[in-house]
Amino acid sequence: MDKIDLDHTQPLNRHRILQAVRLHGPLARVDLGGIIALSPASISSITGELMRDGLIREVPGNDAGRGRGRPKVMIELTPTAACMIAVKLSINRIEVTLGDFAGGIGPVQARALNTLELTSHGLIEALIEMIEGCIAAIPADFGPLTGIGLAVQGLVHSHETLVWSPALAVRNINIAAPVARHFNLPVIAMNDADCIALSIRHRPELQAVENLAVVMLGTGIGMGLILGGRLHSASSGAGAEFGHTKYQIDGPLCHCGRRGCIESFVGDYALYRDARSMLDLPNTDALHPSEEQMQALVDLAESGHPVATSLFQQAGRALGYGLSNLIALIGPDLVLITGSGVRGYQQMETEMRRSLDEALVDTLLAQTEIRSYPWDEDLTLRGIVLQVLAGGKIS
Amino acid sequence: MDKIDLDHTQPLNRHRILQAVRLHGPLARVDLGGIIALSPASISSITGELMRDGLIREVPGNDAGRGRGRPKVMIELTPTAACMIAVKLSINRIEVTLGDFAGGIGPVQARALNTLELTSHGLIEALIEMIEGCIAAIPADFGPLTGIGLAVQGLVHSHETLVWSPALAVRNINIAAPVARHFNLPVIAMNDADCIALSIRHRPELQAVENLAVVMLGTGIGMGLILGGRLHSASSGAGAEFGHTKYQIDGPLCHCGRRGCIESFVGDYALYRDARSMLDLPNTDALHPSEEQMQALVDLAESGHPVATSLFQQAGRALGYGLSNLIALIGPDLVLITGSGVRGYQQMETEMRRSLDEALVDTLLAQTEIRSYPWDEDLTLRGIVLQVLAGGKIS
DNA sequence: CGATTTCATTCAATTCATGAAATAAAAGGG
DNA sequence: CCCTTTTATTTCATGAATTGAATGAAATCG
Repeated sequence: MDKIDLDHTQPLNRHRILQAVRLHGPLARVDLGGIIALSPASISSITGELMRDGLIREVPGNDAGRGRGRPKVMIELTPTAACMIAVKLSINRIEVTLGDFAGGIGPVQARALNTLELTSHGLIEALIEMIEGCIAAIPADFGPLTGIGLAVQGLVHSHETLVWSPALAVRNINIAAPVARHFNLPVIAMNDADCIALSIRHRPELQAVENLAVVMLGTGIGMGLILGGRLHSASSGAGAEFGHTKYQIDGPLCHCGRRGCIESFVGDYALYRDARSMLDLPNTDALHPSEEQMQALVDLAESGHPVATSLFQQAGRALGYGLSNLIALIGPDLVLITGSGVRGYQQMETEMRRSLDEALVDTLLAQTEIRSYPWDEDLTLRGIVLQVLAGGKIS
Repeated sequence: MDKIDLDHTQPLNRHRILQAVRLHGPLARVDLGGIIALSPASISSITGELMRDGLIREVPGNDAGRGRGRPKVMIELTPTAACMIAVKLSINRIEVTLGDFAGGIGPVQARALNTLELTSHGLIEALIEMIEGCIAAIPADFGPLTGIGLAVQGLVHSHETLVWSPALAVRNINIAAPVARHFNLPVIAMNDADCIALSIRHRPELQAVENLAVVMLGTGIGMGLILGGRLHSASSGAGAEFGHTKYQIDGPLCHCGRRGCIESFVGDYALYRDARSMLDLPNTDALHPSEEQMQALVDLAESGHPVATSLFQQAGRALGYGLSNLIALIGPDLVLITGSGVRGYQQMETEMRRSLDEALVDTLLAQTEIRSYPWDEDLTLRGIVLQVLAGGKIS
């Protein structure tokens, strides 16, 4: 596997075929034709090239046996055809892993460090160091390294400038260019919530959803938006700051320095802060209650403790009102609630739906489905891998 | 002009060239090449066909004379190459006009009727009757009639079903299909606010704005969204109900039956209702204060009358908070405030901006420009014409 | 085993965009 | 007034990409 020609992945239909195979898993050529509206002849011709280049391969394990006629030959991406580095930067933590050509990821290497004390130079150095470690560990059977993706908390501009991040004290640093120069590879930076949204929308059953909002509950409240089938990143990289839409104009002070944000009612730190003031709970780092502390709070509510219950009800109301604004403005087909904070979703749901009924006319409400989405694994790294594979361009 | 071949307007680059000429006015072939990234040879070939088909023509009035070299030959669309009917349905009023191939419109014929009393059958009949009148009046030199566009107040689904409209008592009527059957023409229905947004974004100076929100103040508050350069219509047709996002959860009752909507602070009827309760104003049809009444209210505020002034200030605050949610969620590059209600914009602006400062962190706020946009003519009909020309598909 | 069905490939034909070269139409300079 | 320069447009041969039609391949069914 030496002469892989990844430069010619540009021609439109080659790329579309690769994306389709990546999305819809192992797939016969006929079905490919159906998906991207191309004649069998073209499919045959292009898959022929791709196979010669080693980018795709026929699946050994034939399954769709039943039925008459010549059996389908399933094709899939060769995971090792190429690889890329995926990096996740969050508060006090950098993670890095190897992404393969099929969109999968390898083992994650993590490093704890005090990100708030980093200079912009120090940040770049830390990133480069982690990436070099990951590159050194690339198994020998992998094809060329084609790019690097950076998933970061905060506002990203033009896929390269980190305008602002809660993880950093510095602002407006171009995190893509220096890394690109150092490795001589294309580098793309993206908001972490957008990565997660991309990753979720990648699931086959969600492919048809044109307008999707993924709301992430946790310490903060984030959102990723897929609009018209494409990731919506305002050209500024701002946007999707769902957590900072308003619930009560004169409400409590939020992280962001403003008042009454949804986040200051629904975020973990808000729930724990209020719980602590009313219950007898340990006074730890108020900004980042631990998973155990939060789970304990949920358990309390589930066991019927009135104070804990009412906290989640209040959060549910705030969330419902926030969603009502989202629905009135965008009218997504589907809203998925996920993030570590879904642990409390059942406790919030009733009040959330009551708020929605209260705030929205039926005609609007009926157009949008709202449900929770399990939070098993962190989808951020998977999302940035998909973005790099999609060719940097938002698609 | 008899053998116009409009069926072959589909091939991608033909269509792109026509759209580019429509957007950027009279234009030389060289410049066209620059705009849509096509070689001079291709431009020449395609414009040749289009000219032969009579869709475009060379501009007689040559202007760009100055400079060396062969002078540019400007081309423009032949307005009479084709035409379409544009219809606007609003409360108690139907308007209809002829749209030409260049995107212009002819004289508007209007008819007043009690729309709320119409059955779905009666509505269709009224529409067809108006359209027939318009068709009968098409000047002889026009090319074929290629389609019909319906701009309606309310929620439109799949470009054909009017899910709900404030103008009607009936719901869920397919207004496109029966009209299409009757005239044997493609018919497309669209929300009126979306039409206006499309129409505004059509201006040359706004072509580059990728994410644009157009907020329309008036009796009600509407919004049209251009996201990623394309009109955002939630697949449901809901969405962009900016007027019904929330300002005060327990605020006054809105038209829509819910409480605290922006519209119930900023809408004409809200301003006039509050003004009437505090000032000595005539008690007319509370739902639809007249233009004169509203202008009088603005004049009062401009002359410094404290009660009137404070009304607009309150409206400004509500508007500001509404916009802060919009910006946090979508992060548009530009927000334009327009509609008949801009007459009071100056009175609202200070408080509006104060609210924005109060509600949003600077980093977010700095990404979005907000300004007013003059409301000279009704752009709805122009918008639906553009949509029909764009081929029905949202682009 | 042959008929039928479904999947995949081959090949010639067609369409479409393009680079290079030619042509067109002006200004400027002697 | 003619020749050169400059810019715009067209012509033409070439090449790339997609496709319809025909063919081949691999299974099931009776």
